[in-house]
Amino acid sequence: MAIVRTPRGAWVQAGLRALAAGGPDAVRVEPLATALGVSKGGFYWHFADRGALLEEMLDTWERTGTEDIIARVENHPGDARAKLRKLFEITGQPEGLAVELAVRDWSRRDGKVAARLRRADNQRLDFVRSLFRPFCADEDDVEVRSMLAYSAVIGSYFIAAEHGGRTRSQILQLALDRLLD
Amino acid sequence: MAIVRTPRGAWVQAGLRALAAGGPDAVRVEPLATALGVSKGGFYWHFADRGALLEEMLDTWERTGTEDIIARVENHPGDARAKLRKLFEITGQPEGLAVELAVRDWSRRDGKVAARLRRADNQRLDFVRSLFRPFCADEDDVEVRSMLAYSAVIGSYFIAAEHGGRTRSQILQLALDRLLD
DNA sequence: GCAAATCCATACGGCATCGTATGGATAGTA
DNA sequence: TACTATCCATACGATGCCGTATGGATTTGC
Repeated sequence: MAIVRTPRGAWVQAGLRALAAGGPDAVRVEPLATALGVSKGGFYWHFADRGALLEEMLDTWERTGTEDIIARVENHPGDARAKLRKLFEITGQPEGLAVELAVRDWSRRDGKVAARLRRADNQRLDFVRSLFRPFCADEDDVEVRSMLAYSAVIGSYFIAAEHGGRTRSQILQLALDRLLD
Repeated sequence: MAIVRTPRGAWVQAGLRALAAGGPDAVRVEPLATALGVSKGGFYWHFADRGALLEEMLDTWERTGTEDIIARVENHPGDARAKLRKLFEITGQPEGLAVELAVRDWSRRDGKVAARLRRADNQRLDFVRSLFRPFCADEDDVEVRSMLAYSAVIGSYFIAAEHGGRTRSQILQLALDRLLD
């Protein structure tokens, strides 16, 4: 077993960077190869075609953006409120969000991607609901707070307005305080 | 002055449809011409190049998505709360939102677009703030509610999860009720 | 009807990218 | 050393799109 020079994972990572930077249309084989310092020869050894890379990128996104984060938050000590603060802290980081939002935009024009996103969003919101439920009056309250919290994270990255002296994360913090009672 | 067969506006509208459906990379001259049932010959009579069309699409978006909506809501009878409900009603419609979100995604990879978006978001949030201010305790309260409301609109279209029997607009309605006190 | 304005069809050269084919390079294994 | 697995370079034809050039078609005003 020879060591790996440019393994599958390297193509996937480069693909996710391109996706974050320019959307799915920016994930093109030859530029990716150039970015990795090789020719596209090796790409077609690993992947059947460009579509196969996109599939694998989505697998990776689904794993690291949903399952891994849920696991991290569940292992965090403290009650539901503490876990929610932790979740906000993790998901407020802009790194993952660029990919996150590119996938959302992508899902609007690709049914397969939309199905994956639906699965991921349901899994995530279920988790958020489970954290809000212990201190909410009823299920409507749980649902509204969960959606507002989830939307705030998305919106905080997506909205370009300034806030008159306050930083974006300060606003997000105040919003979470409000949603936690 | 001869009548116009396929005027500038038709190209702009077709461009916005393509943008909504597939992002800026999907706005290509030849497919647009095919969609309009003509050849691209006329396109280059109206526009210097593809970039000129994109510029004009953004002009249109900025006008109809910000100034026109603000004007409509300000002409709506009633107090600030009534105007906010009207604003939610208008912006909750999915039509404009597809373009809206495509522009947001686009802005992440194009500085010119990002500058336009910043201007539009500031103008919009200023308006939302002015509607929340009459019944809020302080400026932090205004800011948090404005961001949560704006984020909820964005998020409600962007999040793919189901809500266990409730419809998306019901959740949005409950969220607005909560933010209006 | 004739001229001007407006719009369209067609053909062309150029570029970026796709996917394929084929042989070569490099590194572990025996 | 020889063998095998893994990866890369290069060249190729095909496709889709860009922008240009040029002449033709259609409508309106006179």
